[in-house]
Amino acid sequence: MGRAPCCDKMGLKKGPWTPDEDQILINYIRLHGHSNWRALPKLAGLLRCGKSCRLRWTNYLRPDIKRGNFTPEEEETIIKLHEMLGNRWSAIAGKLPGRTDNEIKNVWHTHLKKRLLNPDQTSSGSAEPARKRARKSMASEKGEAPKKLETEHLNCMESQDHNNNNDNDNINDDEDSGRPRNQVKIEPVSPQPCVSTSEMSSVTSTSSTSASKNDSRGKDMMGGYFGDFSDINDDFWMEVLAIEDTAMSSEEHLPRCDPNISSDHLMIEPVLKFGSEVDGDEMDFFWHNLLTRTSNELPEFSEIAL
DNA sequence: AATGCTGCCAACCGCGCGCCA
DNA sequence: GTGGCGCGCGGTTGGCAGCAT
Repeated sequence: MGRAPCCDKMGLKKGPWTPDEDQILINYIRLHGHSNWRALPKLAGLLRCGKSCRLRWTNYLRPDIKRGNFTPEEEETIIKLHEMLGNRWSAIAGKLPGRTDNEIKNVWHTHLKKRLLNPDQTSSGSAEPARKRARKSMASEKGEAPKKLETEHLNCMESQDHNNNNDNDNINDDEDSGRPRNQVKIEPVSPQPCVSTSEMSSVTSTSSTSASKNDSRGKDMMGGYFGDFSDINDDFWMEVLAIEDTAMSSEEHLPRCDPNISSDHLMIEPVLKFGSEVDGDEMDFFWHNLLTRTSNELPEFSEIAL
C-alpha cells in the first residue's frame, strides 16, 4: 500500500502555532467540527497540514484538556498503567481524562522514568527536579508568570480582537515561519481547561489540578486567550462542563470510572459529544455555555462570548 | 554579567491500521 | 482482493527558560 504523503508540504507552515492560528482552528472546529482533518486546514484557511491541526487540537486546544502538574496519584496511575501497557501512551491517556498522550509521554520521559531508575524519589514532588520545582512554586506564590508568557498574554489579547470578526482572513503570518520562538511577535499560547485524550469525550476535574497546577504556565496560557483566568479554578470548568452535560441526556453521559484508579484523580467522563461526532449546534452550545459562564465571572470575557 | 548546561515541552516525523471504493 | 486515503500513535527533536558556574 502506498502511503499518501502527510500533506503537501509546499507552502505549509511549520513550527509553533500563533494565537491567530489557534483562534482560527478553534473557531472552525467550533462551527464545523473536525470530520476531515486533511481538508480542515484548507477549509479553515490555515497554512498547516491536517496532521498538524489535529495535533494542535488534541494536544492543546481542546476545551477539556487538563493542564498542570501531574498529581502523585496520576503519576502512580501512569506508572502502573505503563507496567501493564508499555509505551501505549494513548491507552494510558485514555485512563487519565484531561491528559494527552503527548503530555503523559513527556512526563514519563522527564520524571517518571528517572524516578523508577532512582527509587529514592518517591512522590511527584520529588519526581520533578528540585530546581524546576522551586522555580515553579516561586512563580505561583508570587502570582506571577514567566516573562515569555506575560508577553504572550498581551499579544494574545491583542490578537483576540481582530480574530473575532473574521475567522479566516488573518493567516498572514506565513512570514513567521522560521522565526525563533522567542522573537516576540505573537507567540503560541493555549487555553487550559481540562479533558481527556481520546476523542475529547471525557472531562476531568480534579481539584488536585488546581492545587498542583497553580503552575504559572497553565494559568497564564489561559490568560493568553481570555484574559486573566487566575480566578478560575477547576471547579469552574467542571461547572461549565456540568452544564453541558446536563443538557445531554442520561446514560451515555454517565461518568465512566475505572475501578483501578483512585477516585480523586479519576475520571469522570461526561461524554461531551465533541469533535467528530458533534454537530455544529452542540458545539456551539458548549462554547456558548463556556463563554457566557466565563463572562459572568470575568467581565473581559464577555467580549468573546458575544 | 556572561556563558554554559540541563530540563522541559510543543511540535514534527514516519509508520501502522482501518475504512472505503 | 487490492489500493488509496486519512487518522492515530509512538518516537524524536528543536529550542526556550532558568539555574549553575
